[in-house]
Amino acid sequence: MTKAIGRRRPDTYIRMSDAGYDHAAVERRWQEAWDDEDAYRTPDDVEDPTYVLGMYPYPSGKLHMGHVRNYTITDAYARFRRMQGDEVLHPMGWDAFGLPAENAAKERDTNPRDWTFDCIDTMTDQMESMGFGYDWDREIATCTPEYYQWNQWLFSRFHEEGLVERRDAEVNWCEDCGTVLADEQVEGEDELCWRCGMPVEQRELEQWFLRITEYADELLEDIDDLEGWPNSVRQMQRNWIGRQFGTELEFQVAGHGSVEAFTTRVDTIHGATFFALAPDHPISEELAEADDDVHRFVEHEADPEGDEPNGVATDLTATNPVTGEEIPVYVADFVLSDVGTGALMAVPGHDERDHAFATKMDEEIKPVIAPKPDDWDGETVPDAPDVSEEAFTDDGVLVNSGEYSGLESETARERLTADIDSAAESTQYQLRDWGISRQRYWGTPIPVVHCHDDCGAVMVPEEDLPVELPEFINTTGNPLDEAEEWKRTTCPDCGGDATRETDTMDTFVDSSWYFLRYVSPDADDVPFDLERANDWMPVDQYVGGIEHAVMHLLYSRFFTKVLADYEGLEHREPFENLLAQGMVQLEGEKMSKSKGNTVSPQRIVEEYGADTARLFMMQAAQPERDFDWSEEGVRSTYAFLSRLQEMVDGYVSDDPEGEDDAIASYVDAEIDATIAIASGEYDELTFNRALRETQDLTRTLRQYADYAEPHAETYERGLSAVVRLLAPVAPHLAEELWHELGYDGFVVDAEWPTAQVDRDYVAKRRRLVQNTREDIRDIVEVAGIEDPEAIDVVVAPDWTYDALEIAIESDADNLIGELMQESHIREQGDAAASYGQDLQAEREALSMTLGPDDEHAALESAAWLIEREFDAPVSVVHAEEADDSVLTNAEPGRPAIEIED
RNA sequence: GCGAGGGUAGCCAAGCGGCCAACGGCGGCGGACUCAAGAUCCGCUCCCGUAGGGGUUCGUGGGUUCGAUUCCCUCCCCUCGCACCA
Repeated sequence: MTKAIGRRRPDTYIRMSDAGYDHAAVERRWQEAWDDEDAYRTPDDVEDPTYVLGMYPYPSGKLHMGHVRNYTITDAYARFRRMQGDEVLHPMGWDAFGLPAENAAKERDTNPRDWTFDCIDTMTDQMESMGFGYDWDREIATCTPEYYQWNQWLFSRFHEEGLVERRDAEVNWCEDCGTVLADEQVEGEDELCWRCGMPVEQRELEQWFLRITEYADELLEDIDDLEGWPNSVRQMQRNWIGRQFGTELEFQVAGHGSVEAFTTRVDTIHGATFFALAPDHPISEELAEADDDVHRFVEHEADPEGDEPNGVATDLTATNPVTGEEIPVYVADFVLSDVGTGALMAVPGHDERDHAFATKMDEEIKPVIAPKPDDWDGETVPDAPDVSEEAFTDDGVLVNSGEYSGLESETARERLTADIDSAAESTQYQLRDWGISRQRYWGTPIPVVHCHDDCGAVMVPEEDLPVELPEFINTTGNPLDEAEEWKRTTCPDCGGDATRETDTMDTFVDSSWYFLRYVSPDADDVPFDLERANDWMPVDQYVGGIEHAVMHLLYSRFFTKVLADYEGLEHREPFENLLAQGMVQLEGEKMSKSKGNTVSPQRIVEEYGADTARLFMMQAAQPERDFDWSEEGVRSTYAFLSRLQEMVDGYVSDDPEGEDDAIASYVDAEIDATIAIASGEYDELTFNRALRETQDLTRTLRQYADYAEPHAETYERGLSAVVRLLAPVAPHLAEELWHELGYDGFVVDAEWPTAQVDRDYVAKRRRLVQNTREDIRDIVEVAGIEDPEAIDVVVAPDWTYDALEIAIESDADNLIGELMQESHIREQGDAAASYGQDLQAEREALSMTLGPDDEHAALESAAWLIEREFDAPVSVVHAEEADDSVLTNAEPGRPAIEIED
């Protein structure tokens, strides 16, 4: 099969098979051909295409293996759906705003725009060299005014609907650089600026917020319906939103009026023995001015990060609204100002953290909830538990709680919330409003001007959009602050002097709706064509990294819901099915530049070709699992493709003239089997299994051609099936071979092969053949047969199949009696009785096999495999042609075997 | 601590009530081809067995079932996410 390509040199050999096929030429040829024909264009008038999308990349300048995996998955799936006859939308674009471009521009003394577009150019080339079939006419780059004007427009619309707010927020501030830093740019425990190394401080700045909390309930509740999403992601979003039902109520603090506290356990209120305030609670700050101890604690000792609960006593007392008791007030660092109300009633008997603090401060620990007794009558007040060593935190029955004693926790909560004047049911969320202000240049300018008179912050009117970025200025702080001319403007309301807002938007704004822009990327009067979006959305299959489980995916869901409420979008969820793809690792470790253990896709493409890289990745593991990159695996994948090429070459150059015999029918059945299985696996995105089947079929075809002169039609059917089954993953070589096999048009447009058989039938047939072969091997081995002369395979008699069927369907106690009612079974005498006993013994475990004729046919067509292996003639016979003595071992699914030596 | 997902033969890894001594790959062993090597192909790879048999296995210990790798509970370990969350 192999052809010598190399010349023999004096003292080296060229490894023949390693020469492989000319992947570079093949890939270039088909990339050009696709390009010439606009093969991946999705016209605007298609109806409800299958929308397949990979998370668009940040244009860092180089495609890495993670990208390659991500986009190979979407590309393979898109191609598969297309070959199945779907219209497909498979676009690509660039998450082109962001800090790295700004930093790169500063370092290289260029500007972010040029740098970004350079990166986009190289990455586009790399994507094309991977053979990804994108509709490049729909390409978007978020850093163009054509795109970001719609961020601004959406911001205004959100504002009109009351979903934008401007308020103070704490940010990381580096005085030296004069800028705000993202959390990840603050380094180490000392909180130093990543750039200048100076300490970072917290500063209150006016920031713009999108009120995502307005949608908290819907975002949470709709997670239940996202059945096409991985559980892990759904759970992470639930946690992130963090909804809690509880009670808000007031404690009177002497001299400070009423203080609001939130609790989920108002049933424990009789056990509240102290009250605690966050160090940055307004009362704490007030106290700190007068009380040295509090001052010292708030400024120096409080350590919210530490494990140990610390606090300081105050002179104040709070009044328990139920008992009227005066309890001491502490300022404590385990109370967080952004959780609940920043103030809490502490119940050490029933909360672990309160317990620890009470023990430390020697405060009273009082049991007010007892575990519900197993035999509880619903009235009697149980004995109070001992909570001196450990808090009892479960729900139970109230004790030591006056008139509420004897109630269950749940009931008590409802009653107390109703009875206490200042109390009301309250729902708390962990989700905060989304602060989108970034003190950066390379982002969407927030379309607001600040009036020098009294108009305040005023939206830039729609007709004045976009607010375009001015030229980049290389400076330490925010370049927009230095863009004096750009900043100077007039107030849209009063016409007076005004200054532009210099904050830009978080780039997650860009990515929260980009999937809608692909629908109509050139629309210049709307962000997206509504009618088409309603038809084309949602994204049918979204693929990307797990790192976006919360932020990007939550923000996109939020935007989609807002657009549904105010812009007529008829979908409330953007992504129907989500696949979080696994990592590409090297020796069990994540590839990373800093560790220096990366594998360059470009090198792999040069050495082995894009098809090899893609095929290796897709067959190595299920898409959601991590897997190890292996050069060994890549080489063997490449060898596989080379061999396939040789097989097709061989077939085309000399037409085989074999018979349509039993072997051909075996091969034919295997072709059907492979198609049936691989199609199902492609549908489930388990490419690894689909490809394993496809490679198995390729091997079967080779074995066939090695063993016999193949029947041309069968062999060709096999090759053309393999080529098409491989086409989604190895598109270039598939085009090449498709063409070589004599088909017109692209394989991307070819019809997916079809098979008549179902998977269950296939599985039964394969199992029969495999079991039979194994049995023969066992016998030969155990009996020590050196050199078999002849092998007989005898299918069980027809009546055994009938008996099996009766046994499966029967629910009679006495199966043998039931069997014997059939005269043709009864006639078998002892044999029937004996088989009947076997059936009776395994009654519950029986399952239907193929029928006797199907079994015969399956074995006959597989006989060549046995002949080839044992080098002995094999005859497959029906029971009636065999001697009775041979038949004793024959059962449905298990033929009798007779070996002559 | 809470939540999610896992723990399967030397390694990686499928299976998720009977077809399971358990798919597939790697590694190892033997064979075919070759002058040879590589590549390719065919077997074997828990233990015992001279006709397809038997025994012990799927983190641990229990349970449900005629029957469990598969279902339920306990505990141990791993990975990920959240977390002094009131």
